[in-house]
This record gives sequence, C-alpha cells and structure tokens, in this order.
Amino acid sequence: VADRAFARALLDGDLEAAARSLIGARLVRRRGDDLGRRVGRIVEVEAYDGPEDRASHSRFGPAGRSAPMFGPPGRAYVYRVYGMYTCLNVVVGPPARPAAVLLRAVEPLEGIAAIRAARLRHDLRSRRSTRIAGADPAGEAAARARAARVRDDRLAAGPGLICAAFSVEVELTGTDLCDPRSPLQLAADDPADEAAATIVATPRIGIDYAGEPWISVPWRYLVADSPAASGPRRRPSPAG
DNA sequence: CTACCGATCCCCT
DNA sequence: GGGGATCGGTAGA
Repeated sequence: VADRAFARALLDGDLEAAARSLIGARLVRRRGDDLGRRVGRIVEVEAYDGPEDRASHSRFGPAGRSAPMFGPPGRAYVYRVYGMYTCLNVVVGPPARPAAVLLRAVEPLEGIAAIRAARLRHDLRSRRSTRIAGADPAGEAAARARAARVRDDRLAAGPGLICAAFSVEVELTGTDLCDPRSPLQLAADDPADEAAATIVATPRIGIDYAGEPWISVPWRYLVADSPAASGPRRRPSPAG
C-alpha cells in the first residue's frame, strides 16, 4: 500500500492549525539503516513559535543548530538533548516566522519488530557507554529483558523514544519530510481513520526555564486517552 | 503516587 | 563552564 502524501500546505498557515494537522499523520521510516520500513501514527505534538516564544529554539537565531526553523515548512529540525537523546521537529510556517512542531509520541502501526529492534539498539548503546569497556553479560541480559517488557504501544511514547525507535539521528536535520524520496517522511492519515479522535491541549512539557506566559500556553496537543502518549501509563485499561 | 537523581554531549542562554 | 523541548530507576509517603 502506497503512502498518501502529506500536503505541505497544511504546515504553512496558523501555528496551532499546523500542529493539529500533524496529529493522526503517519511518520514513515523508509530506509537509512539495516532495519525495515517502520510506520507510526503521531498522537502527541508541541508547537514552538518564533523568537518571542522563550521556549523556542528559534530564539537562538538562524546561525545555529535551529537553522532549519528559518527555512521552508516541511523539513526536519533534529537536535540532541541531554547528551543521549535526539528530538524530531517538523518546521512549520513561512521562513519569516521561524516555528516548529516537536513530535512527542507516536503509536507504532507497521514494522513493530524493526521499531523494537531499533529501540533495543539505542538502549544497549546508551548503557554500553556508561560501563567500563568489557563484557557485562548480566547487565546486558537485564537490559534486554527490560526492553522485552515494553508494550508495543509504548515503544515511541516520548520525543526521545520516537527518535530511538525510528533511527532519527541529528544527521537527518534538514530532511524534507514531504518528499517521498526521503528516508524519513510524513504521510497523510487514513481517511477512514482518525474521525473519532478527540484532541486535547495542555501546557508544554519541560520548559519551566522559559517563564510566563510560555510555561502555561496550551500548545501541547494530544489524542485524548491515547495509550501511546508520553508520560507514565498503567496497564491497558479494560474498558478503554 | 511524588520527588529526586544520574547519564552524557553539544550548544550556548 | 552551565545546562538542557529526556528517560528510567530508586526512595519514600
């Protein structure tokens, strides 16, 4: 089944509308490493506006890592955070308004074995660098056991976890996510799908340094009650 | 449930 | 030299 193109025009207007248009869209990893095709549904995003938004990386100006935010909509802005994770943004708005939407959670749909393998690879790479060089078979076995217990719908339940699960590295910054030839791209949602999805808005996560009003503006959008959203979750609820 | 903590590295604030 | 658009673990109420 061919992916349906994601219309770039959806990203070129109002910031909130652009962010909401990404909820339900598909994130597709087509190639770029030895793992197979992976597809997931975007269920949680956050909007970051121009330099006046004191939580937005566009406040650093067009010369640094956030340069893609000052370019055309539909490209990726990828950066490393806290040393060991990466975050994936979709650039939105015209270049005159440097803004982006952070992808915060994705529900795996296809290629779940590959998604799980990519996450395990990331987990093992992270912990290997924390250990003295040499064998640590017990620790590695424990890491593998932990990874095996993660439910399918939690495999990309956070901005760092998306990038681990879809092999998004900083080298992919600037990639045109609306180009079907790209190794990482967006695709439209299933027309028979998403109709019943209720989107809720909350303040953004992890930006207390920005001060008000930026701490409180409700620019985090997520599918209500999605089991794949970020943050701690209990076991699957019996009645949905 | 809340709170805190460490890992790790690149960009700057 | 400071600190972060994270995450998983631990301790305690």
